[in-house]
This record gives sequence, structure tokens and C-alpha cells, in this order.
Amino acid sequence: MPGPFSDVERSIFAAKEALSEDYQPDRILERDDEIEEYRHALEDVLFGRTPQNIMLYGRAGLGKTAVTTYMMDALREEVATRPDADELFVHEVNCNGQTVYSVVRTLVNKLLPETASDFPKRGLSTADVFEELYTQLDRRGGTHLVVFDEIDHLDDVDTLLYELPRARSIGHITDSKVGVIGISNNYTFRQDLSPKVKDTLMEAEISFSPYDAGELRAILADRADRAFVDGVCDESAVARAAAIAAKDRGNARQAIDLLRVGGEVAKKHGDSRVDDDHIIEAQELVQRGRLRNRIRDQTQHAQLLLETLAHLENRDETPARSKTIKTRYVSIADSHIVDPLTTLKSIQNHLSDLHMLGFLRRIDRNRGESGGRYYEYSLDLDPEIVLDIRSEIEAEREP
DNA sequence: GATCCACAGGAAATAGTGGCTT
DNA sequence: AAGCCACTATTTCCTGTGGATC
Repeated sequence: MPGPFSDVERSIFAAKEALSEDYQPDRILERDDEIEEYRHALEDVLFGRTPQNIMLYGRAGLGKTAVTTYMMDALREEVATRPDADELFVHEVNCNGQTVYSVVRTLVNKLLPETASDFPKRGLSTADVFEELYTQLDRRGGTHLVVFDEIDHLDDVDTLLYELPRARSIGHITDSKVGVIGISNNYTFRQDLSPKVKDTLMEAEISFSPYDAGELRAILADRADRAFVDGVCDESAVARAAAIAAKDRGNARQAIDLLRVGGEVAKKHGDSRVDDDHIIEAQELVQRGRLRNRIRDQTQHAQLLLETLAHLENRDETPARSKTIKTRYVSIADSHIVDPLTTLKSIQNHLSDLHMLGFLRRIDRNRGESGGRYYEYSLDLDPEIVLDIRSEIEAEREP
């Protein structure tokens, strides 16, 4: 008599969205200082003055994007009631994996009238796309706040951040105002900027510090309240997730992931409550998921090199120097019917990248006249997991 | 102390794709 | 069609580097 869905009512989630990555909370917890600074920096907009440029710093998962979305919504509402304020436009652009040209291009496309066709993907110079941006800004008029998320992923940020904040003073635009809001996961980003850019852009800098365990617990308790059926989530689970994340990097996203996966684990086991054992089990799953995404982001050759290193690791042939890695890599590339890279240099480039990303461990060797100087690499991950993930990825692309 | 090995690391050149303007 | 342009991923070329060896 019981059908396949008969025990669905026992589900422990009430509103799982509250634990998803793109959930936007309607109130922001534990970021009062940052919000206050933010508010101050945005005040000019309310009086129709040129907005300040704002930079946000802080690791991933510290609420930079959430606070920004929150602030922009609030600002939009407030502007509507203020007679002095110009019409406000907020544009968000994610810079991950983009170039200056493509970022400005997406901006232009957002400003273009509905009927117009998109700005060309290629074929035009960066100056052209900026020119189009300015005419579109002036056509719209008003105040524009441009949010560049993950701005540190952009190479050649200088051009972008030099051009845009100055557009008005140089006379590229006259009927509109532009403010730049940059979001960076990288603290050293500031040092990479040219001095010219630094002083214009750095009118307001807000840095987000890691959450401590107490703050995380408050955030998690709030989310757990919404996400889980009442009373299902143990306080110990919240405390455990907060503790793990606080010890790692004070990352709220990580903590929330732990809670969500912990809930899934409990559900899979058929348990009616979520406790800290579930969170501990979730920790490994979350870590593995992270690693899979990071590996997936790598180019094919880099992935093949990771696979090569995993094999070498299994045979106890690590640490290995680039030459031996290369010969193994070639045969592995062949087995996947991929054209291998031909030069040693390109292998070394990839190895060096992978080392910088924390996938590989590297030893500096110097045997003087009888061996010279070279590096030896070994895998800084569990080889079995790497091989597993690799075959998962490989299986996805075949069928 | 000069020399030398076998790379490391950076810059520039090359190749290849796609697509614009004139 | 010619001449640019953006962008990516190599390859080629060049200039260190630093301890062992002479």
C-alpha cells in the first residue's frame, strides 16, 4: 500500500533554499560595522552627487556580495523617496574568467535598448567598447553604480579602473554619473594596482574580517530555523558546523554548506534529527565536492598532469622531476586520445601553476655540477580521490 | 674561486580562432 | 578581400641560479 513517496513527509527540510549558495537573506547578521561604513560611502547618491568609489576586501564567504545586494536594494528604495537623487541604476558584473573587454561588453549589453543587438564579441578594440559604454551611459542619464564582483580575477584591472571612475572628469560622459564598487577576495589585490588607480578608486575601502565561531553560530542558527523543520536540527550540529568553519577560514558559505550536507546525510540515514555526527560526515563530502570543482576548473592538460601525478604517487615514484612526469603524462594523454604537449617547458609551466594552486608539493633540488638545479613534484592530495574525480569528469564528457 | 649542470622564470614570438570595419 | 583586433595556449629564446665539483 505505501507508495514510493510515502515517507516524504518525514523530510527534515522545511525550506532548503535558505541553505543554498544564492540565497539572499532579508537581514544581514553580524556585519553591522561593514554596513555602517557602506552606508556612509553611499550617502552621496542620495543627494545627486557623484558617488564614491568603493572597494570591498575579504575572503570568500564573508558576506561581501550579500551585503552589497542588501545595500543596493536598500539604496534603491531610499532613492525613490529622495527628490535630490537622480535615477539610480545598479549593474552587477562578475569578472571571473573575464577580460576587460568582455566585462565592459556585458555592461554595454545591459545598457543597450531592448531592440538593439548585442555588442560584438570580438573584432573591435577595447577603446571602442568603452566609447560605446559612454554613449549608452549618457543616453540613459542618471546615476550608475557598477559592481565588479571578483575583480581581482581580471588581468589588467588598471585599464578598467583608470578609465571608468574618470569618465566624467575627462568629459567622456556629461549627463550621467558613475560609481565603481569593486569586490575582491584577495587582500594583495591593492598592491597590484598602479598608483594612479589607487588614489581614485580607494575613496572608501571596507574590509570584511573572518567570522568567529560565535558569529557563525548566530548566522547558522538563523538559517537553520528557516531551513529545517522545527526542532529537527540539534544545537550541537550548528555548533559543530560553526566550529569547523571558524577554525578553517571563518567562512560562512562553508559553514552553511556543512549544515546543508549534514541535513542531507541525516535524511539519507533516515534519521529524524541532525546532530554533530552528521556534520562530521558532511565535512568530508563537502571537501570532496570542493576539490572536484577546483579540478574541473583546470584545463585539460593540467588535469592530465594531476592524473599523472596521482599514478606516480600510487607507484611510490614521487617526488618526480618534470622530465619523468612528462614521459608518463604523454602515455596518459595518449590513452585518453588527447594530443599531448610537446615541450618540456609547457609541462613545467603547468606544474608550476598547479603548485601555486596548492595541488602539488615541490622540492628544490640542487646537485651542483653533477645534476644541476631542478624541482621535484609530488601530489599534495589523496591520489585515489584525484583519480576518482578524474574518471567522473571523463565520464561526463563522453556519452 | 671559477666553472658547470640542468633547469627556472620571464619575455617575446608564434599559432589559431573568430569577427569586426572599410 | 585586406587589415585589424581580442584572446588563448603554446613554443622559442634568453638570462639567471646555486651548490657540487674541479
